[in-house]
Amino acid sequence: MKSTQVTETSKAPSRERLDHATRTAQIYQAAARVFCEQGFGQASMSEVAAASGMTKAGIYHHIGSKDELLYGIMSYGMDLFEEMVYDRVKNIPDPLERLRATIRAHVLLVTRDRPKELTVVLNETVALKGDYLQEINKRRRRYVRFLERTFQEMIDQGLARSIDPRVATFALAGMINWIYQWYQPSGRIKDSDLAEAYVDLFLGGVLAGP
Amino acid sequence: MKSTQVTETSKAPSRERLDHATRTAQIYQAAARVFCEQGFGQASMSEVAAASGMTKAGIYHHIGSKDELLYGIMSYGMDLFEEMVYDRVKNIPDPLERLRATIRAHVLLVTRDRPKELTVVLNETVALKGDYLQEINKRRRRYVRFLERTFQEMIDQGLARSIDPRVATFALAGMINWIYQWYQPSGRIKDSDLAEAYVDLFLGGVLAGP
Amino acid sequence: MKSTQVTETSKAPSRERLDHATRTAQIYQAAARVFCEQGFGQASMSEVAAASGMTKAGIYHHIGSKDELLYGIMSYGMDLFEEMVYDRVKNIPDPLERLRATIRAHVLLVTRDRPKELTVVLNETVALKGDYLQEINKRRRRYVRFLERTFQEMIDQGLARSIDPRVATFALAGMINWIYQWYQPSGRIKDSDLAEAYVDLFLGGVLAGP
Amino acid sequence: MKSTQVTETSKAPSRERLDHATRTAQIYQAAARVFCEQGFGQASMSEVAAASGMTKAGIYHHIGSKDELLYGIMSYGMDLFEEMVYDRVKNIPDPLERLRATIRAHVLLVTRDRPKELTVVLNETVALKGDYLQEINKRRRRYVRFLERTFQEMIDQGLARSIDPRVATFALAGMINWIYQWYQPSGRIKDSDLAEAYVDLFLGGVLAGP
DNA sequence: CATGAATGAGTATTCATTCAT
DNA sequence: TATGAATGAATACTCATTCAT
Repeated sequence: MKSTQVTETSKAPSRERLDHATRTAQIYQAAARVFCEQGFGQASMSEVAAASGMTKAGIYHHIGSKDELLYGIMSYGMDLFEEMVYDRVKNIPDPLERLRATIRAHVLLVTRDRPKELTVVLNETVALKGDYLQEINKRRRRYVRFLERTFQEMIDQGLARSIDPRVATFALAGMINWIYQWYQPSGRIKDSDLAEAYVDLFLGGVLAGP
Repeated sequence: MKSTQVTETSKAPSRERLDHATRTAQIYQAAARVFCEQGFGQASMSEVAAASGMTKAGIYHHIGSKDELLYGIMSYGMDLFEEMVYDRVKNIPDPLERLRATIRAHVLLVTRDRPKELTVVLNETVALKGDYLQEINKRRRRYVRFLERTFQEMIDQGLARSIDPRVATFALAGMINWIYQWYQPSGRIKDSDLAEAYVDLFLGGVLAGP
Repeated sequence: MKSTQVTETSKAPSRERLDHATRTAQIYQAAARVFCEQGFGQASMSEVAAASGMTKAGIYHHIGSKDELLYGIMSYGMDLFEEMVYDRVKNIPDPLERLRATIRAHVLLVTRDRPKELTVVLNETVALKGDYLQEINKRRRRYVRFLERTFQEMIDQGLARSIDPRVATFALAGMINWIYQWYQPSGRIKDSDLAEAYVDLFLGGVLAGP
Repeated sequence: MKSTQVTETSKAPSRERLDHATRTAQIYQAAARVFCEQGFGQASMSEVAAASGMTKAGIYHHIGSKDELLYGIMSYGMDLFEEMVYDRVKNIPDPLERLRATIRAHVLLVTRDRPKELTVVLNETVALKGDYLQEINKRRRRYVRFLERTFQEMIDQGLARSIDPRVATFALAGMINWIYQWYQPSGRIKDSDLAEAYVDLFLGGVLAGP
């Protein structure tokens, strides 16, 4: 991508030799794509391997198991979410401003970057087992609590109606998480417009003013 | 279903002999449960058979294939949805009243009846292939168009702000479809309260009035 | 084998359909042969399947796993040993007579019946894991204690020199268990002669009398 | 082997650089340990590598293949046996004295040195293939013939009863080779006592004198 | 000499499905 | 209608081994 004036250490054989981190990243990306398109249970490791441009045996130098791969993808999805959304808004003092920023950041993450990893988090929770599931759920709960707290603060400061914070939290989460099910970046609706529309809709509702 | 006044043809051993329709229904219910809990790709036909109280070979007298079974479940899920929601509200003349009734009916279907079949519709779309997928999507699109039309009517009649009907449609669908991911019928929130809260929230937003 | 004037219920297709017990027995016998010839670790389930005249998948209707198969074979080997040796001699009152009978029975079992299962017990202990290993070892120890007791009784009654019963036990066991490593039933030495020679040798030693 | 008076070529980092012979010896010892504990078929080259403190690829600088490694271990086991037993007793003129010395040396080798390589010889013969098997068997047969000859000489000189030399040979071999299956050097029985007990038992039998 | 990466062939096991009974 | 047995194809994963560096 970047115009690399690379020094390219010596040779360049047809089959390039990449380091562990790069290869692993390749596999994770390919797997996220495959799991996203077919579903974890429908996808085979052969397909993941093919999508990674490696052999089945080869990918096992970089990953431990299919389950671990799923967890790794989800964990990375949560990393992305926290980096792009949660970490950027969690310290905004005003709860209303915080909520607006959260909706905008979350919608834009889903519409603009469309990280497959996040889709996997939403779709394949049922496929995750044991400690892996615990770990992901822990992070999801942290975000839920963050939203609940935000709504409570808004209510306490007279900024929001006396709604149930839990209901509001999941209503909002549902609205946004559903986006990847229908939104087409190439379509009529611009991502930034969607973000604003969601802020508007969630804060003000659909009804016309009095 | 059929009014069988038959008093059990001939002998009636401990292992009761059920008619085809009943057996098939049993299998579909068991399969919906299994697909719901484990995911379609993770579930095996052995598990479906076990959950149906039959042998693996036995269930193939009633179903054609695993894929067809999935489609049958989803189709029944759509039947339920249409019977309990769409058919009951589609002819309400006033669009605002129609929207209110839709939200209430949909939320109550998800919270009160909690049909596994509907969860499968939402979770396993990616596992559905070919014509089966087309068929289900056709029915989903019909409902989407219905909602879009309703929002457009509301806007035209000055009942709703000039929001994008498509955005409103998917925002609402997301809010409601997400419920089965977190709502516990045994929990603090009553289903009828949730329905009213959703109506309230979606129509009026979270912000406090002026 | 036996001239069966069987009524042979109706048809006799090329591919005969056998009941579970028979098939399972076939698999166990074939597997014992294969494990014996190649060693457990070297043998593949494909080879076991081929030797059983079934497909790989087919044998899994009758066995649970390769490990379980190994245990089953060993367990049957121990059954055979106990039925043919231990159970027949354990209640003989005179310890000398008991020892003689034990040596004869054990040698004849190894030379005449040559059960592959017993060979597997001796060769593949290292391949057995967990509870399976415990179970087999428990039965081996019972036999060891039986021999030790027998030697102790002989010593107490002045029938044997004051040797260490444990040493005598393992010396005898080694002598006999080693037979399957070299003895050829088609060879010069008759099985009954070997049994007598072993009784003679173990009781009287190799040295010429005074 | 080669008289290396080299005082460590150049720098000497924490990871000491060992010469080929030493490394090879390390691998053989580690492999003998692993094959002994797990069995050849159950052991993987990864485990051998790990036990050698090297990488999988690394050990292939010193060995040719897993099969060759097995043969090498067995061959070394036979070297040990011949050096410690066969070579030391083969020229003793008196056959009785020769037999006594053989039993003592063999028992002590098994109880005192406990060379894993010898255990591998006894346990993994079935895993050995082709020429490798021929080679090891040739050396085993030489020892068998030596024992047979010794017994024959004893009989000819009136020192032994008229037993079958072949039977006596394998009875003795079994007695001794079985030791590694049960003998614990840390246990109650001293190795030198066991050697004497075996001499005594095999020569004189268990029965009390007349 | 040593290694991380890679692989083709193979591992045990499970799959959805069929069929004779 | 029901089933135990059977299977070909696929499953996730491991193997011994090679090779560029």
